Amino acid sequence: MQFHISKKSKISNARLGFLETSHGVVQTPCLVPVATQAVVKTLTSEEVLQTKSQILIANTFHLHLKPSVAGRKPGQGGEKILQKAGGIHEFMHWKNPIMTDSGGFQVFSLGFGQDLNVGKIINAKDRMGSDADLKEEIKIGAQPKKLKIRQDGVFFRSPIDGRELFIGPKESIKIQQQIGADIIFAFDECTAPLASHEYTKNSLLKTHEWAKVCLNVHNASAKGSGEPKQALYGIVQGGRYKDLRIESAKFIGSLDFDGFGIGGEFGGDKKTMEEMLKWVVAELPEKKPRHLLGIGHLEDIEKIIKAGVDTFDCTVPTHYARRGVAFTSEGKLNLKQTKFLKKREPLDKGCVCQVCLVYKKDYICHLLKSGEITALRLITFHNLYYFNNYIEEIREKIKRGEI
RNA sequence: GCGGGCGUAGUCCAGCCCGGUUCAAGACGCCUCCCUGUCACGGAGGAGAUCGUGGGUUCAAAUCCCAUCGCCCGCG
Repeated sequence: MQFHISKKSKISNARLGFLETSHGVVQTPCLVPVATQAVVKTLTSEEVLQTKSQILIANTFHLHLKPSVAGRKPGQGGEKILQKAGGIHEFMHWKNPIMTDSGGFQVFSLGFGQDLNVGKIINAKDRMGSDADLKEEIKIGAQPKKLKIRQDGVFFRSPIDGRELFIGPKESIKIQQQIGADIIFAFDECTAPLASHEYTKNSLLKTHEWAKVCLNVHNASAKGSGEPKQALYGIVQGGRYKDLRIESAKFIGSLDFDGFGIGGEFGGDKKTMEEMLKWVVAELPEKKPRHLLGIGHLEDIEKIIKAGVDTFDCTVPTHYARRGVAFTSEGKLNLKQTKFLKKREPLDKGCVCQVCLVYKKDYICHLLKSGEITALRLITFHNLYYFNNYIEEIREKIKRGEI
């Protein structure tokens, strides 16, 4: 993979570039729609292509568990099936670039995230907690209920059948090699927003050790094979602690990765996120691509691009779609609201996506209220197009020197 | 005509047999909000019935009694 920067903004850290992979070129900055289980939920790969999506991100942990064959032996996870199918591109019939997340987020989402019932971002109020004891800080040495985080990796419990499975840096990279995405990520621990400074620092050291192991495994196996080399991104952690963010960015940035992911939380409010992104980006090598993991509400996008982010994945457009929420120039619309039954107009007046050209709010509202899955498909399609189009306009603005 | 059953929020229905600190529960629907490296059919709140109608017993009735209206099932 090669990354080229075609223009750098003079008024922000934004930059225009393109990622060249063996499956095509990605114009950056861009959104990476989430295809956890080798599918953008509700859409076919052909439809996803029509939403102006350029690159997708699938998930190592989920694809390791599924596809699964009953009675399989340890080490024969879903990646084997993908490999036999000719890799994930063939498997899901998406001929364009793909990333895989390492499973590091599942250390959080299936661990403290589940225990404390929090997402990776919480606002100041929730951090304080209405129930003081519910929102306690995670102290050093604490372990999530369902998994064991060790020096060399993590013992998970399969959310599907409860069986124990171990994934560490070595395992994650091997699985990702078999899945065969163009860009893969180092295995990390995404820390919870409630993690204390001490816990986060300790976790960081582990994530840094894992980063080195990932690089070694990656480099060792790349030598022999004639296949196009995958790009490997390291991941910066450090939670909402500025000193740890800088320490992590310096360390991960010094390693020979092809690009860098920025993970975890950045403090509850959007301004803090912007600030911290600047600190991290300042420490990362200028010429390598930066991927912000799991961020991308519409209102965040311009900010993170201005902070110097090249790519970012986010479930928001697709996840909200499945809750009946469409993103439009009027803001978020909850299409389940009965008032939309009276609106004979497209989701967004200015949108020229295939959904908006044909379907109207009243019909989509009816489908939602009737529990018809086509509603979720239509909104997913529109949201992805709307986001991708929005970001395309930002690229144009960068080109014109407006951002 | 006789015998039996039922009548509680928009809908379905719990409570009635052992009447009062549950004058009303739940589900669906409705309304509002929440979802940021994803879990379509999820989470958190909220509005909404004075218990068919009239009368009686009682300190107190959705809960007991009488009448009446409506619906349903048997038998004629």
